[in-house]
Amino acid sequence: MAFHKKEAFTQKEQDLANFAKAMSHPARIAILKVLAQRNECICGEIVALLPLAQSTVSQHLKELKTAGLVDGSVDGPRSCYCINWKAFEKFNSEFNFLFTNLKVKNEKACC
Amino acid sequence: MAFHKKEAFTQKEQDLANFAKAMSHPARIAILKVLAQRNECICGEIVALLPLAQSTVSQHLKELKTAGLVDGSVDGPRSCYCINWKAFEKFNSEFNFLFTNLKVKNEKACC
DNA sequence: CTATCTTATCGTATATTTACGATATAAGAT
DNA sequence: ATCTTATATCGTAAATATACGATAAGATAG
Repeated sequence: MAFHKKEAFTQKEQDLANFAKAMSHPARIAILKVLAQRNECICGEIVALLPLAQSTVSQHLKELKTAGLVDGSVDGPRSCYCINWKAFEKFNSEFNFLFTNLKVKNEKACC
Repeated sequence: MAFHKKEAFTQKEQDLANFAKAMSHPARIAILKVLAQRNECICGEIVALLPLAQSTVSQHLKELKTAGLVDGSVDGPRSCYCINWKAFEKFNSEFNFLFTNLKVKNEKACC
């Protein structure tokens, strides 16, 4: 009954899993969409657009920030968030590397 | 104190989130890697390769199957799993659509 | 300084995930 | 028919995630 056995896997596997986990909730997908579409990455607007309480949105933003997918900066009394495209690109390419390459090898060598 | 508010989001957002959730654990990433690398998608071998109990691996495989990322077929006393490349490709392209396109628009129009 | 507005954090309830051992199931071997 | 062998499922404990209201913290306005 030991839990959280994630350390037993490689760092890359953990990194990819963390990336996926950050995107594993529709609210966070929606937040990323908003951030990507707007020129100004305002925080309060996200709350207004989502069917969630302000504290919940704040929590989701924190998770995205912790995962490195989003950067945040303070602008007076409000907070400004934006997508960290560099990190996103890195994850996306690792993701593609992991599968697209392997796919070519043996797409149909299966049961 | 209502939970599980995921239905409040679009179907696409939920689909992408489910896809991400399926990949949000390093064990499942590792399983997918094994499935992608081997010509034969044997089940017992996965158990031997992972630092997890057989029942736990079986549970992870079930989640991957439920998410549609993996297909399973019975082969006598053993089970055979393989990656559902079609589903995977679909998710990957939706994923790329969501971000790569938007990225071009406003990569640096941020705080 | 006080009021207000914006966001973050705390506390908390419930749901879900993760993990294991034990057991069931189903096929092949003896 | 019985014994392995392989896998799935059940039961269960602990960790983590989700959500909200309440409250704190920090900045600007008056």
